[in-house]
Amino acid sequence: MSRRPVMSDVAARAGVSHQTVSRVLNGHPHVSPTTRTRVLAAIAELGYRRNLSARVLATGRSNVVGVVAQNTTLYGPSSMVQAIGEAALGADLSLTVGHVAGYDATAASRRIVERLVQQGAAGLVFIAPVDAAAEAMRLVPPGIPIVTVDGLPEWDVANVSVDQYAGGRLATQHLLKHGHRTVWHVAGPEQWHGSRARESGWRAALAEAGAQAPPMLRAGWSAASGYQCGRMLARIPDCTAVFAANDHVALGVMRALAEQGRRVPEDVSLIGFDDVPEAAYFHPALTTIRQEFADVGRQALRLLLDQLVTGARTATSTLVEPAMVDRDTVAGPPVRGGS
Amino acid sequence: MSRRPVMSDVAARAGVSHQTVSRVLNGHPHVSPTTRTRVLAAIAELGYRRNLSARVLATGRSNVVGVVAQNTTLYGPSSMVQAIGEAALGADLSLTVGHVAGYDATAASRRIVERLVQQGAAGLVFIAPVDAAAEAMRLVPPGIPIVTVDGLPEWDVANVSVDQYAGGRLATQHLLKHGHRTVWHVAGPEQWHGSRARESGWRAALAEAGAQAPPMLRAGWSAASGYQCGRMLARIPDCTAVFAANDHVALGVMRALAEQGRRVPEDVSLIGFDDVPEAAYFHPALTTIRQEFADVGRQALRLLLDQLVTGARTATSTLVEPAMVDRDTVAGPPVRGGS
DNA sequence: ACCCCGCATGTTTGCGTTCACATTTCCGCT
DNA sequence: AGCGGAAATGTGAACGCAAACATGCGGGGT
Repeated sequence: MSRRPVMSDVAARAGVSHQTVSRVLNGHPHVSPTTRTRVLAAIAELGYRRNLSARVLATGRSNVVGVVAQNTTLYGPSSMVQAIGEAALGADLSLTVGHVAGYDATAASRRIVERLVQQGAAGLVFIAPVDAAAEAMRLVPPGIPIVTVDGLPEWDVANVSVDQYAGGRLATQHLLKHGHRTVWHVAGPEQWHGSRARESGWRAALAEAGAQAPPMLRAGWSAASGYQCGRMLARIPDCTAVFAANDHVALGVMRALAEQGRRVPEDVSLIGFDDVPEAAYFHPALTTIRQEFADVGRQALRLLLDQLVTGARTATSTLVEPAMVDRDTVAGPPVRGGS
Repeated sequence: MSRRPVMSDVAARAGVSHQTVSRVLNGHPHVSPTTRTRVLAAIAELGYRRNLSARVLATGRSNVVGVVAQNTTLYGPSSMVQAIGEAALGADLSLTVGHVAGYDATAASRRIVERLVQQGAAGLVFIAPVDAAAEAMRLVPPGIPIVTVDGLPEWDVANVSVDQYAGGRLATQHLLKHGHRTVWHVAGPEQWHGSRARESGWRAALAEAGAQAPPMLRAGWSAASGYQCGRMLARIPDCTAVFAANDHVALGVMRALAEQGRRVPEDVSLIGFDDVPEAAYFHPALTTIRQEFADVGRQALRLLLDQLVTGARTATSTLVEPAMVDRDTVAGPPVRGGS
């Protein structure tokens, strides 16, 4: 027999009914120890594994949670997925992750959601840092709980985000505190909520301090785009403090600055965002705003779990506070007067 | 009616039998255009989605491929998963990714494999850069095709890897070619096949050139561990050329060297591995060995697809060639003589 | 005019599991 | 000894779908 063994095969081998096998598998009470061991032995001998599809079909529920992730090559998303995964393992849920390929986000996320729903996912986590995610979310039938990460409040679903507005504010204030007249900002992609929030935080801190906001530069998340912006900034003598969209952008900026002979932090102070593991080893070590991605992942799963037990969608939200990590790229402004 | 609609609901609404609905859904021939549109309309009105579990149960096959990934916060693994995901989308397969949490790899990967098998995955891709993966692989029933990425030849399954031996050799030769007497190596974790292969490549190139192999330093994959090793190297005047396990390690080494006043590349030449996107923006821009991770992902899926159609496991393997990316961290050895 | 074939559709069955219910077994008590 | 009841086990149906088979219908060839 080459066919995969099924429950009745195990039952026959153990000399019991298939239902008893099911009971053993599901840890039901009222199974005598001797039968249990006999069944377990039969399972082991046959190499039996239960067919999850049949189980889901019969019970109508599954303990699979789906994760829809945007761009998992980025440090943030991938850390969060990892954290969600670990948390899920602890809660005896299993995770299936749908990776949205970069090139056609909308179509891809539709397909992935479609798939996850068809597979009978008990709940869905959307890593939803861009607007496109909202549309995919609408495809989810109302019965299925949803949690977004980095979603927008107006979406009216449970959400957990890092308070990136606070982060932007923190970064800007830190620079201001060192005596800079104002702070320049190299922003991330405008479709991302995170970069918009960081930008608002920057503007708010500037306004609070009565500082004029210089024109904003737009980068992506990459060092390459940061480099481009950095070349602009390097030509502007007034620019003594820069808040970069993230650490990699900051790296690009630093590089461009160095090429033009502008030293960090003596001539220009610089602050990043994320605190990627290697940021401490940039040259000089990057001052940055740390996001606790793992925390976010855990919270997201907790929120989902809450909904799973109550059975209804809720819209409670959680904010995770970022923290400043002070290293070597921030100093006071250069003293004017030399030629 | 709050219950999710099923096929017969659609059938009733469209005034046909459930089987006709099934035929429309599966694109079977012999359905008249008018019925087709009627069925499609009913599906849309009801918001019907088919139950994948039932489908899998009925057909006995699924077009889900499982991916078991080790540590997806690393750049390499996450790029490969991403590439596999894109390729799968193109082949009308859907992907479910099991993320093995770092802390207990063996137990976690067991559970994940178990899960994937129970879910009826048609095939499995193991991102298997460490030995622990082999054990999890053994849990997979023989009927299910397997492809490993960065696996070992002796595992006797289909595999695709970057030729990291060649990469290590390339890196070392490049340094030697610039006139360095020998090349030091800061290796990656010894459990990883990749770091062992890079090490062998390094030794081979040294041996071919008749150069003595200096003692090897052991790091992890992180900048932090590279930094530790770099502090050692910085004290060794003889050390003029370093081949680092990967780009982040190289970054750490660079940092340590700089702190001790040893310039790259004037005093010490340095070469990394991977070519992470930001490597070009390190200071100075890092010379490195590029791995085409996306290629690896695509090849892996192709190998799996081959097995899926033939229905039998094969053990064909593929190597993808790394390439050197020459930037600014390699130069000739410093001229001796000055005090 | 007949037959046959192919298209369009319906009917039945089974996939492997769990659930609700039915049945048997066993033990302790009077 | 006999009875009650809980513990242990078995039986049948249902989950939603697709495959195999069955049916009805119309049209072209002879």
